[in-house]
Amino acid sequence: MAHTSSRIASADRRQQIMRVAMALFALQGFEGTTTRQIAERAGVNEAIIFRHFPRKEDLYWAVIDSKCQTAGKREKLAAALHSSENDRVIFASIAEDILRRNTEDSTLSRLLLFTALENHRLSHRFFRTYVAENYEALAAHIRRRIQEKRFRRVDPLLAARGFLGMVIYHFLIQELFGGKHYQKFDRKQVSDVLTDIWLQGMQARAGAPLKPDGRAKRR
Amino acid sequence: MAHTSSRIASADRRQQIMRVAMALFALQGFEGTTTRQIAERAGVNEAIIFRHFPRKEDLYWAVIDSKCQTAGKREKLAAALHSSENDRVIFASIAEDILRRNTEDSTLSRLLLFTALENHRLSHRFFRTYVAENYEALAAHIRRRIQEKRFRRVDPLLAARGFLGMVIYHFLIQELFGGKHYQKFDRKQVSDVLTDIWLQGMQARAGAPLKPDGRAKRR
DNA sequence: TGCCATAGTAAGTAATCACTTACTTTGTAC
DNA sequence: GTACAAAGTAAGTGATTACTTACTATGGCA
Repeated sequence: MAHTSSRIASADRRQQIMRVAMALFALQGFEGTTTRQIAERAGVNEAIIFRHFPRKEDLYWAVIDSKCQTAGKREKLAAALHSSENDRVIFASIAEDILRRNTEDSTLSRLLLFTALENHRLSHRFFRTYVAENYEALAAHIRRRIQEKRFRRVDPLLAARGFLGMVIYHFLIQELFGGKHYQKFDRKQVSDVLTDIWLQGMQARAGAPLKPDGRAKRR
Repeated sequence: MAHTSSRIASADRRQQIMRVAMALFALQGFEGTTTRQIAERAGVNEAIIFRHFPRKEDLYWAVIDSKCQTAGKREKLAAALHSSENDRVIFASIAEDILRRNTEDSTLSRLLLFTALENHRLSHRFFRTYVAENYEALAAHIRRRIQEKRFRRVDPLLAARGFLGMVIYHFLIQELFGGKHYQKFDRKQVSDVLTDIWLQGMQARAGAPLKPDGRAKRR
């Protein structure tokens, strides 16, 4: 039905359209989603969408922008990193948090991936907000541990990427590629095991041989 | 120009269309690619496409199928695993191989991701061919090392996923999310560092505490 | 209560989509 | 050389797309 909606304030309608659009874009991508579909699911006439957003693409970027601005996430990670717990607890909780948040709602991940694949020009900002910032905070923590000579001397950014890679790749395989249809994993066990591997791998040990410098070149 | 092509054998034309379609699907996804675009770039009339593939979707699955059948990859990994080199060399070369092959031609990765995102129903087969088989071979090697008591007792599949996750996530960030625009990495250094971390993390050590069993539940 | 800015709608538009039909050209076997 | 199966083309089809236009309904304020 096209008129299940009553007259509501402009800002509210705008937000509602964005919510609906976000869900659809995340599920089907930009090209795969039609404005009619968005209108139907929002319960408004298609023309209303174009009153708020002149072109379909404007709606898309508005959705991306709003996702970029809802921070919330980085602070949680930063808080975990500055707690007094030991590294095992800290890293395992970060891993578990990533897994939990993404399995509960994969909208953000899907939107991020679709944007990266479909649109080459503006996905960078999205990437910087959601990926770069996140693992720069992690890299700072790792850098501190290296200075304390508790971690080995490796590029902190690469090490952070390695940790997040183990966790996020697992989520991708399970949730996006359908890995969960073949094998189920306990979230806590996954977090613990991956953290154990990475943490022991990062540990500075007397006998551990390592090339003089494992850092990457910056430009 | 619509008639730059001369008359060629049916099978050859079919293959040519598939090559062109593959490149476009990988770049723009299924929804983002039009049959007209494919025809133009193949230099043939649009109707020819439908002579070979009744529906656009048939062409898509033909492309996916052909990618699935060009094996080549798994054997290379298996060969590396059965060489007489030590683990450091083996794993680093696997990592480097993954990074090299994907940065040189990201078609397969993009196709894989697009399929996983756009199409829920048949990406599983694609996934099994290109992801599952690959890391099951790796898991078998890890399982052997665990039996030799050289690796810690963790779920081999999860450990394999951890290793591939570190490497593949790095590629995703660099190549798909535009990470390379901010920072360049040396491929060999990346492979060595990530391998070092993972390998030391997997090493069975006398003093290393570990929960009695880190395995996941199967169903 | 009546005004009026604006939220909302019906019914379009041209363009583009996947796909078809009716027809022409071409290599090859005899 | 000609017959003919198959490769190729031009010009469509109706459906769907993003987007517009001309109009009506409604809530808040004087």
